[in-house]
Amino acid sequence: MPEHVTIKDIARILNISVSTVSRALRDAYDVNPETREKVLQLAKELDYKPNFNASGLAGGGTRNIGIILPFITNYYFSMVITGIQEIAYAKGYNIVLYVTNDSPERELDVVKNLNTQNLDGVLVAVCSDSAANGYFERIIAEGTPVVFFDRVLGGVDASKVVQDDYNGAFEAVEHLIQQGFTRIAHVAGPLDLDFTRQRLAGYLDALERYDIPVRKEWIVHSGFSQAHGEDDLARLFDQMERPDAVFAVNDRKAIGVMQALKARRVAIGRDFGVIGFTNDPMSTIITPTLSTVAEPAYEVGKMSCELLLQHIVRKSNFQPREIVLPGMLIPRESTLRTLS
Amino acid sequence: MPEHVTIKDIARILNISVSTVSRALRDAYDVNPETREKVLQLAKELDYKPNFNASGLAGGGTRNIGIILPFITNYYFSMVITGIQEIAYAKGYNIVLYVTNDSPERELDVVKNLNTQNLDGVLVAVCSDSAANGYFERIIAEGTPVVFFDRVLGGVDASKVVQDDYNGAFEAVEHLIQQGFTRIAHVAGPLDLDFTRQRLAGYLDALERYDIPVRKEWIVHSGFSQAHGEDDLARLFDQMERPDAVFAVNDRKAIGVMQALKARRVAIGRDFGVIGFTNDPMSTIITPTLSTVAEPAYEVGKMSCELLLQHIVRKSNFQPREIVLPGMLIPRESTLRTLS
DNA sequence: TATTTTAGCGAGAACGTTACCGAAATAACT
DNA sequence: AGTTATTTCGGTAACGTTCTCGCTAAAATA
Repeated sequence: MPEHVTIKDIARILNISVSTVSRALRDAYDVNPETREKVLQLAKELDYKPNFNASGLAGGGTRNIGIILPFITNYYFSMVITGIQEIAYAKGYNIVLYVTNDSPERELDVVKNLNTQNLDGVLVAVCSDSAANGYFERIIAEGTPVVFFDRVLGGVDASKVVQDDYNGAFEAVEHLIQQGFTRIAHVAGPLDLDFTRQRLAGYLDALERYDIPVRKEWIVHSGFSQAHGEDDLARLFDQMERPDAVFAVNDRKAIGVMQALKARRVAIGRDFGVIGFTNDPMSTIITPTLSTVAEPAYEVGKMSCELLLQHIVRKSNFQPREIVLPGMLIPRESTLRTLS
Repeated sequence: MPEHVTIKDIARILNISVSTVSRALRDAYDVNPETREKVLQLAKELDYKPNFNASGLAGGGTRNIGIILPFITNYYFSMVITGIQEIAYAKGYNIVLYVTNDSPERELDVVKNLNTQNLDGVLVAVCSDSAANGYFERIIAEGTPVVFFDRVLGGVDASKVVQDDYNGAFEAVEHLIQQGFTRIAHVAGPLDLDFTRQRLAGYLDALERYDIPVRKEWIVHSGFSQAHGEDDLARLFDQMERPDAVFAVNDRKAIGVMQALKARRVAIGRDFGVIGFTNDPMSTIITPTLSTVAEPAYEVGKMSCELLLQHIVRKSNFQPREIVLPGMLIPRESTLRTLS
C-alpha cells in the first residue's frame, strides 16, 4: 500500500533516464528547460516526495540539520529553536534535536555519536564546562558545516551568532547608575561560558566608565537557576557592606534575587535595584516587574540557521562569519527609584 | 578523511559475509553466539557507527522519530519534549522536530510532507482547529506508528497519552468551593480541543456535585494566551452579576485573569479566587502565587515515547493503548480566603 | 544407516538516489 | 567543408544496509 512514487517512475513515464530526472529535480544543471519543466510538472502531479535516505546515501544531502543545546525548557532557547525552525521549514529542512541537559558527559556522548552522515549541518550551543571541544573541531575539519550560537566555543573555525552581551551588560549597569544606584553587585553565571565573561566585562567597564570602584566581593557566581540567584543574594547580604543593586546575568537569577530580597522585606526599586538579562516573559509577571536587557533570541535562531544553510549550499567555499545582534534595554519597576 | 568504517570492513577483517555481520549487529537471529561476540567486539574496537540512511533505505529503521506539536515556547510542551527526549536518547533514537505554530495550514503541510520513509514513528499533539485528521489516518493506515499526546485526535486508531483533565478540573473547582467560593466562572479554551472539553466537563460536574447551578454566561472561551485571559475576565466583569472565582483552562490564562483583576484592584484570594491548570513555573512567581493543577508533562513525554518505541519494535502486533496520567492539585495563595 | 531437521552462514538483489563519464546531437568556429 | 565546443542526455557504478533465498554441515530423528 505505501506505493511511493520514485524518480524511476517519473523517468519511465516520461521515457527519459533517471539521471536526467534527478538533475531536473535539483538544480537545472545539464538539462533542457523544456524537459525540466515536464519533470517538475509530472512530479507535482504524482505528488513525488524525494527519499532523503537515498539522497544522503548517494552523496546528496539529507535535508536534516541538527541542533545541540543544553535545554529547551527556558524562554531563550525555546525562542531560538522557534527561529531556527522557521527558516528550516521555509527552506525544506528538518530539525534533529539533541538536548544535553547541560551535562558535559551527555554532550560528549551526543557529539561522539553524531552521525554526520545523517546531518547536513549542525547548530550548537555548548553546555557549561563543555569537554567536547576536540570533537567539534574534528567534525568541522571533516567538512560538516557547524554554526555556534549563544554559547559559542572559542578558537574553532566556525560561524558564530551571539547577542551583544558586552554592550547589553554595559547599558544595564549604566541604567542602574543613572537611577542613582552606586553599590552595584553582579550575580554572574559559570565563568567558562563566553557570554558570562562578556557580561562581566560590560559590568566592569560600566563601573569604570562612571568611576565606581570595583569590589570583588560583590561579584558572585554560580549556576543559572532561580535557586542560584537566591543563594547568591544571601552571600551578598552576609557581607559587612551590602550592595544596593544587582545586575544579574539572566532573568531567572534576577528573579531568585528578587524573591530573596522580598523574603528580607527589602523594597525592590526604591531601596534596591535589580536588573536581569533575557526578557523572559516572567519578568513582566513578577511584582515589581523586572528591568532587563532583551535578547534577540528569535533573530539569533533565524540568523544561525540562515548561516548554516548558506554554508551547506556553498559547502567548501564558505567563509565562517561571526555575527553580533544588538539587545535592548527594557527599564521596568525593579530599577525605578521613584516607585512609591 | 571521513574514513567511516562500515559493515563491509568488519566482514572483510573477520572473513565473514556482510549478511552475518548485519545480523550479528542487530538481533542474534541465525548467528552463532561466538561469531556474534567477535563482531560486536570488533565493531566497538573500530568505533563502528551504523548508517541509518542505508538502514532506512534497505528496509530497516531510520532511528528517527518525529514530533509534531503547536509550540515549544511554553512550559508544558517543552517539558513533554524533554521527557520524550530522555527516553529517545536512552534507546538510541533521534528526534525530528516539527512545530506548527498552532496553524492548521502549517500542520496540514507538515503532515502531507511528512516523509514517513525517514521516520520510524511520530508523536503528535494536534493544533487547534486541526484539519489534518484524514492525513493522520492515512499515515496510520500505511502502518506508521503514531502516538497522540495531550491534544489527541478522536476516532483514530492510535495510542493516546493524556493527563486526567476531567478529574483535575473537578478537583480544582471542588477546591474553590471548599474555600467558600460559590459564584465560579470558567475561562475555557478553544472547544474543538478534547482536553478543553474534558476540563469543562469536570467544571460542570463539580458544580453539579455541589448543587451549584450552572450559569452559561459565566463560561467564556477564547484562545490560550495571557491576553485572552485578560479579555475573558473583562467579559465576565461586564456582566450585571459577577462571579467571585475563576477556574482557568491553563495557567497562562489564569495569569491574564489575575493581571486584569489587579488592574481592577480586586483582592485576589480574599475576595476572588483564581485557579489555573499546568503548574507553569510562572504560577510560583506571580503575586499572589497561583493555585493550579499540576500536569505530569514530563511523564506524558516519557510515556508517549515509550509507547511509540514499543509500537515500533513490535510493529504490526501492537495494540494501541490509551493512557491517562493523574494530575495533582496544588493550592496556593490565589485561592486562600484566609489571606490577609 | 538413511533421512529429515536445524543452525549458521553467504550470495546477490534490492532500496532510491547521486556521481561520473561518455555518447549523441547540435551549434559554433576555422 | 571539416573541426571543435557546447548542450543535453543516458548508462552504470556506487552509497551501506537489509532481505530473501539457498546452501552446507551438523544434529536429530527414523
